[in-house]
Amino acid sequence: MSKELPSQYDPKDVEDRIYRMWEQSGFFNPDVCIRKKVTAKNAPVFSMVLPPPNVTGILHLGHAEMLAVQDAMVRFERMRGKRTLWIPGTDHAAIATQAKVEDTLYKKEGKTRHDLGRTDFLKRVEQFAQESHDTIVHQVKKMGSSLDWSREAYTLDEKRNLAVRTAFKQMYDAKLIYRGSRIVNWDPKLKTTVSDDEIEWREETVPFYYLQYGPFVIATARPETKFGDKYVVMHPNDKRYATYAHGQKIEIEWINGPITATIIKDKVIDMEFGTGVMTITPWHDAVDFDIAERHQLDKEQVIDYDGKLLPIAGEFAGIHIKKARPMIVEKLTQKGLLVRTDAGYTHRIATNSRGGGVIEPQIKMQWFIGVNREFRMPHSKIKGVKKEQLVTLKTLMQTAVKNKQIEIIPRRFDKVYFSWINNLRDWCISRQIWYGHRIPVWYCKERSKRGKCGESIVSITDIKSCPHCKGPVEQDPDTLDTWFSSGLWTFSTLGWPLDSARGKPKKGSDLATYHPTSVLETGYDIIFFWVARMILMSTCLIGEIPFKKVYLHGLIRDAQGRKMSKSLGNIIDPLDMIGKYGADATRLSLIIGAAPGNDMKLSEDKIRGYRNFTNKLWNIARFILLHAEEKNDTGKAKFSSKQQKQLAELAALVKKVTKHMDAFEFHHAAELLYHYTWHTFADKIIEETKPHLTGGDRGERIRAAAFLFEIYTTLIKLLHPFMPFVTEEIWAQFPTAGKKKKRLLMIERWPQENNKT
RNA sequence: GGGCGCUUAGCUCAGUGGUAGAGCGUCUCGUUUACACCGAGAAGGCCCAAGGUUCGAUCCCUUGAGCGCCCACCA
Repeated sequence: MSKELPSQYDPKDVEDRIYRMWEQSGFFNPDVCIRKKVTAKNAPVFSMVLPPPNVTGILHLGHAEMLAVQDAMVRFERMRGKRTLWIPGTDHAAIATQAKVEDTLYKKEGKTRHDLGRTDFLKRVEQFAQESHDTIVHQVKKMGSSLDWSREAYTLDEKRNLAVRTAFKQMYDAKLIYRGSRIVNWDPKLKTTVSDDEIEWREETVPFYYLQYGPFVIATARPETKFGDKYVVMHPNDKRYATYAHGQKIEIEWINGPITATIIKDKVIDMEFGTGVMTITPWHDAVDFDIAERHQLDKEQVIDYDGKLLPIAGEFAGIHIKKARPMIVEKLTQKGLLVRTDAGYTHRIATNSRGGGVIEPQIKMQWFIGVNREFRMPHSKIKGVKKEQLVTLKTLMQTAVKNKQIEIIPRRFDKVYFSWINNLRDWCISRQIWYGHRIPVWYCKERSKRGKCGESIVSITDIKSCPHCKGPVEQDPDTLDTWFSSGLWTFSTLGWPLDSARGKPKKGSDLATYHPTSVLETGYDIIFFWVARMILMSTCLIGEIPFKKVYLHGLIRDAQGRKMSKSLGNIIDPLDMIGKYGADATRLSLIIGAAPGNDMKLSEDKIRGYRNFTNKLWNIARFILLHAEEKNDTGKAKFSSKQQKQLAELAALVKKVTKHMDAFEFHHAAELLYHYTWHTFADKIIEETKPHLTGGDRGERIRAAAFLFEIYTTLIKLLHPFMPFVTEEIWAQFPTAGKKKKRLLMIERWPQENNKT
């Protein structure tokens, strides 16, 4: 049989076949493992969710990395006999997906979403999402990921919708979700709000204008916002302006004529900066908004939601701010209000990172999650938080990590996490786009006999009429931030809320068995978006941490060290690499050399190197199989003292590798195995053993063959989590010992450290 | 303005309180029946700088330099 094996391992021939075999075996599903007695019923649990890739396109190497690492973890734990569950899924990525479809629609058909209407447009998005989903699933399988596909979820499917509505209602009833008019990040291009975390800052050099504002000189980079400025703010301790009193009114000449300005004294003003005086535009600037709130000042909208000036701008009304700016500067110059201009002023402008435009702060009625609002925990399994205790979402998030119930690896990211929480403002969760979970709120349109009813009703199920006055209702047109549903992921995928009753998971349900999940493995770039929000949602809604450990991997960068991203267009399709070098080589190249939390540049050369290793492993197998017949008729071989010593070294290797795996040092584990396999086993042990395989007496030959077989069998098992395809294929070629029907390598037992395999 | 990371062989990067490692690349040799996607061997590094702790530091501490990232309301 061994002679039939080609001298070069061709992954193309085997990978798809092996994956089908795994899938058909059902062993990706822990229930099947228990039913077929592969796993003990009461075995320890290992569970993990796959960070759901966005259905915006194809996978990149960053995804490939997380798949390689996570699958290694999962296969390792499964081989150790744990009840192992890894849940697949995809994310609807509301804004990004909608933006992409809108873009295509406009480019290909010259239409906007409004031309199609909400229903038809959503059909397009869903179709796109479906295709994208299929591509992604195909790619995930190509990587060899041992995910339980029977439990696959989508952030926007029906079950998750129920979870979202339930979460919304629960948080609304606890007064954590509220509707309010506050300053938000408005994207005039996509016509939606976005959260603070979705903003990407871009540096821009623009002229900086110094304007005469009555007796003061104020500076601005955005003269187009200044129409509404009727407050002038300075520090209370600034001696230069000691003669002015807080609340004092002065008459000044401004862009469109004389106005009355009011003096405001506030400590946020930096006396050192510029003239130490500024005017404020509360409707279009977060800092100004805060000042206005503190002193109860008027707020006026200057720019509309399309980015055009409103009537307050007088002659400039209706003009887009981009066009209006030079015109306004021109007018200010003519009126003699422009004191001087700094040409090279760099400041940061906010853009929507989800492929949108330049952010314009606006005051809008939106839905928020109040992160500082106190509420009573209905029940809690969180260390340091008791039932009925008064908490806020911020304190919950802090407590879970502070008390080490959740451990972040590497630890330095603790700081990042805490500082994010400290600076966290209320989370704006409503979006004005169409793709996403509809906000489960209905507004009564009826005026009852006694006057307006106008109730807002939050409901888990759709409602047709107002429960108070029976009048007609209309649903809130907005959708929810994607991360609202992603935040529920660890428990919405495990059956919440159906599998829980009165705050407790039903006995024997997935929720009871697999939550909290063991580990969350993801890139450090989404700590805020996702990791923190999962902690928020899970602790708040089910009184439980979502995961015990967070393992953060670094980012894969391109050859120039740039982040790989859709917008940069420098994405490398892992499928190309798999096609050229095989999934095992691709996986190994993403694990070795990647220290936790550190970025890695990946070159094709590296992948090729590990392709060579795959081939080496294959040829070692061929060699050993050449002599396998010798081994077959042996009973217990007695190994020489040297062989025993080498087996002891192997046992030490097993121990080290296991230790590294437990410590999330996969790069160490894999590198050790690589090195041992090639430079110890192949280069030294096999070479030393060769003479004994051909020469000597029969007993010596049998012993030599058995010896190599012994080591190799162990190695194949140790390597399986990292390179599952080639090891499984080799395993299948091995002669079965005795009459036992051979099982798949993926469910073989992980080698024990103290006895020989 | 805060915080974090990085600086190790030509390139990309691991790593350790005690003569320095991997992949790729370079050079020499090798038509041995597992593998040329190979083997044997070689060259190549004041482990960013300065100070400190130590019997001993690339590793720990301090300071500095360069690069990068994240956060932050300097109009």
